[in-house]
Amino acid sequence: MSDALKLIKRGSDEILTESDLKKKLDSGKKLIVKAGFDPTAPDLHLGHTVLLNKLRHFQDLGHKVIFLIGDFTGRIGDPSGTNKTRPIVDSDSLIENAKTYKNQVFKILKEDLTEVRFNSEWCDKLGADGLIKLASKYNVARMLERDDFNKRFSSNKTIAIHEFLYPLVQGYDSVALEADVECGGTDQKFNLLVGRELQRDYEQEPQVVITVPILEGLDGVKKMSKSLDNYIAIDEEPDEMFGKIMSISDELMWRWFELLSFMPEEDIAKLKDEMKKGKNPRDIKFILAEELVDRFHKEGEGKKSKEIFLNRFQKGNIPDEIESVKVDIKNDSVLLVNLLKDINMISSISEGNRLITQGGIRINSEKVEDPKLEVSKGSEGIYQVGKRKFLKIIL
RNA sequence: GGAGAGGUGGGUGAGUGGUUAAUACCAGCAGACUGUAAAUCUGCCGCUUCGGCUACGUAGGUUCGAAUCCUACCCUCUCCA
Repeated sequence: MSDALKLIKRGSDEILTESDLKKKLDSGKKLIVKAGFDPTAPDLHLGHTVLLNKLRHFQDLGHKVIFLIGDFTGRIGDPSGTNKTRPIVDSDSLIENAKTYKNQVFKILKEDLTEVRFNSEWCDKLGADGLIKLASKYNVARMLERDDFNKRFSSNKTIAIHEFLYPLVQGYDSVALEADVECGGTDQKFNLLVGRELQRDYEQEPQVVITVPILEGLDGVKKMSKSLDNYIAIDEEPDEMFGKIMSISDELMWRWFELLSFMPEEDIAKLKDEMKKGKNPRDIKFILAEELVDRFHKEGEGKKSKEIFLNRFQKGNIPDEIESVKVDIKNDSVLLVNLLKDINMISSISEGNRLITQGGIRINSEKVEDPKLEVSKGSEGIYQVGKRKFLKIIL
């Protein structure tokens, strides 16, 4: 097997078809590799990076990546949400989102080998005529082969007609771009394959479809996504990122190693072995957390975060650097809970009272016992809510 | 067009006139413990000036009292045409 093929295969779920890929890689042509992204969620997270890493592999081989923002597709609606109409993204925020994407995505992709495009560019021109023509190229029976449509159909759940357009348009994107390869999550397999069919119809060489596994989120069960709030954004603060990685279960850790780490597979196997022999899984998780923090921040940030983590959670110390705010109050003193609510350290007074009875609020490391405690003007102190929220408040 | 089922707290989902701010599970939060913000255990989990106030699709009504009964409307689903 060629090194190129080996690189592409690592971490991929399926390659359709491998022989096509081999042919394309061997052709010596600079390939066009396409991947689609949602226009509404500019916050890239670790889950996206599984795919981005794959794209990067192609770039390392000298191929061109098209980072396609599906602004048109976003407009037709989301096949996976049954009755939530997707907010229409106006062109202003679209440009904003694209900018955010760019800032984040080049932490992984090479700028000179990446082109950012919007599919409205060619879809808008399609018009009703074009859409009808496009729609005629596929049929309902084949659409229903798609797993989630199939499930919804057989359990009598709604499938709106326009949802059928989604895969078609996505496939048409491949035609418009003359894509050689399209990468996506395993849940995209069907859509990606439609691209192949359509390209054939338009007398193009069908793209190779590469699917990558879907990364489970912090809960370890559901896929990582912003809406489930089980994600780690790639531009998250180093400490925050480190901590969140440490919070995943020991079991999930291996999955993340597999999908996110660049460590050679043999080394990962070795770590597994060490854990079996009694090594503390925490220390292995440290390795993962350090690698990832380093990747998305500066080299060395991982190590720093680790020290902060150890200091704070193992020794129970207060962090070295704490943000401070100055709060003006009208009277000579305020009720603690009111103060905390005003600066959004807690979301309601009830929550504050609850936290106090549970011993979750501290001032200067001293547990607050009295829910009616007042703090007076001119004082300053380090306020702590739970284990993670710290703020220096000057009154 | 006709017949029927249903809409409950972040999610799933009980409850069919009165200790029901509403069972249970999940998520979330806090505490304990630890080997980590793993696991496990315990507690909490609408808001509040602690008098109350607002909540079970929406708007009315019946009643001493309703998520529970009635009326209208909106929405979802099923079957028939």
